[in-house]
Order: sequence, then structure tokens, then C-alpha cells
Amino acid sequence: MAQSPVQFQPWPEGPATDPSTLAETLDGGQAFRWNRLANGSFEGRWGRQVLHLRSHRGRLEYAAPGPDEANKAARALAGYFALDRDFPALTDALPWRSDPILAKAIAAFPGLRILRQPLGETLFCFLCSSTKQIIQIKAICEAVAAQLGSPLPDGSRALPDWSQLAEAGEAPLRRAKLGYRARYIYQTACFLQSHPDYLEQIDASPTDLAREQLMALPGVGRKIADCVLLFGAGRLEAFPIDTWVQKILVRAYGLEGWRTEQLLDFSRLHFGPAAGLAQQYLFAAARAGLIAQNRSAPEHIREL
DNA sequence: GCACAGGTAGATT
DNA sequence: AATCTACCTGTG
Repeated sequence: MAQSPVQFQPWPEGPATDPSTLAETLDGGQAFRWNRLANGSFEGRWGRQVLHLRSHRGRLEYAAPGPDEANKAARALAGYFALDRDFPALTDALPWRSDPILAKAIAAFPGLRILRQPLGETLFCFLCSSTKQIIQIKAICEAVAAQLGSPLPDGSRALPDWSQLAEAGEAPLRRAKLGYRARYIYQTACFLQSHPDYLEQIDASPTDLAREQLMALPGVGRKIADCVLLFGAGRLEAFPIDTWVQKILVRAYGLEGWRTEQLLDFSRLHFGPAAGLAQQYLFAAARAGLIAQNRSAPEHIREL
């Protein structure tokens, strides 16, 4: 509690934002190592970065723990927030004009972004995620970092990399309450140990091939692969279908009886090349209770 | 006590 | 190829 006061500074290159959209971007299921502090700011970590962020008068401000790390932090932030992507334009290109469900979701979280997180960490976090709530996934990540991660400047710990996970074995993962996921993670760690360039290859592969390569890993099915592609590899066309999105498509869009493969076809056709961004808007709106559980899509959408 | 939680893999039909 | 089911643990 007796830490020195955090000194925020403007991030002029950063995107326009508001508190609720920032919260949804950092702590809405894309990333699992951001925490909201009592003053409304967020403290987060990725890779070796430790940063504070807050929304102030519609803009972002950041604070690095060390006084000399501001420039480094700004560069890291630019990558993490994927500033090379024009999310307002991508959002405008989504079919919200003909889709009132999507329009409502976008209106609730204007400026929502897809983060570009480190691929390896993203893979780890989503291997932890199956049938877990976000709050539990975060707790597991903290426990694993505390046990196995390298120390960070502020005394906290990074997530372990895959070689650290392979060395540690399955037991510490079980202790971190990972349950059956521990075996998947350990097996994946061993596989990556014997295929040192595997994640780099995935990063460099076209999305369909990258997805195949991800799904070859133990515990990685279609949904986790698409999460890793979307949140850890910048593939905005990836459209993870989890229980929430499944319910949205079935109930709100009226797609009862459609198979997952058909729902994927629908999402590609209806939402287009940034379908993953649409997914995140819908996911956020559903979690916020903004999407009706009964059929509400106009007839023409279902005829795609 | 019991159902459910941002799933996956292997078995069964 | 569609449909079970086991797999761990925490939470309500």
C-alpha cells in the first residue's frame, strides 16, 4: 500500500477511449493480467512490461514503474494496442447499418480494440481458459506467474515462457488449480521444447495454416486456436465461437440448429474480414446483458 | 448436494 | 459425421 504515487503522462498517439471501453478492452476476456485499481486506473503486465493505464478526458494516459522507462513503455504500448490498425475504420466497415444487434454492441463500447499480445502468452492463457470464468482464469495466471515466472521490476512476476513451463513439469500447474488443463499445458510445453521455432512459424503462416498448426498442439481445439490467432497474432478474421457467442448467434440471430461449421460460415459471410472484431463487440455486449435472449435479427440476415 | 463455467479429445452410436 | 463423456476445481 505504501507505494510511491504513480505518475501518469498523456499518450498522444494512443486511441480515443472512454472508461468503459478501456475496461472492456483490457479486462474483458482478451487479456488476463490487468487489474482495476481503486482509483479506476488499470495495472497490467505482458512480456516484461509492467504498466499503468487510465482513461482521462477521452484519451489514454500511461505510467511506467521506472522513471527512465517512459519511451520504452510507449513503444511497447503501440504494439500492444496495434496502433498500426485503424479500428474506427474497421468498425465502420462492419455491417452494423443492417444489423441492429451489432449496432447496439458497437454503440455500447465505441472504440473497442483487439489487442496484439505476445503469441506464447496468449496461447498459455487460453489453454487455461476452458470452462473457466474470466476471474478464475486471471487467478490461475497469477498463481502460475507467482510460482514459475521471472521477476519484474516492480517485484511481481511475468508469466513463465514455454521453456520455463516445460522445465517446471506438471505438478506446479496442478498446484495452481489448473486441473485437467495442466496436462495439456505440460504436453504443449514439451512439444514446443522439441520444436523450437514452432510459434514463430505460426506467426509467419497464413491464418488457415497457422490455425492447423495451433490445433496440432495438445488441448488446442478450434475455439482456443481462434482466440490465439485473434488476440495473439492480429488475425482479425479469426472468429472464436464460445458458449456466449454461440448463444448470441443461435438466439439473437435466430440460427437454431446450425452446426459450428455453419455458424463459422455465417460469421465470415455476414461480418467479413474483421469478423473477430465483431465477435468482441458481441461478446462484450452479451456479458453486459445488452443482447436479448430471443430472436431479434432482421429476417434478411438469416438468409445469408 | 448439484449445476455450471469463454473446451478438448477420445469413445460410441 | 453427429452425439456423448471424462477431465479438475471453484463458485453459487
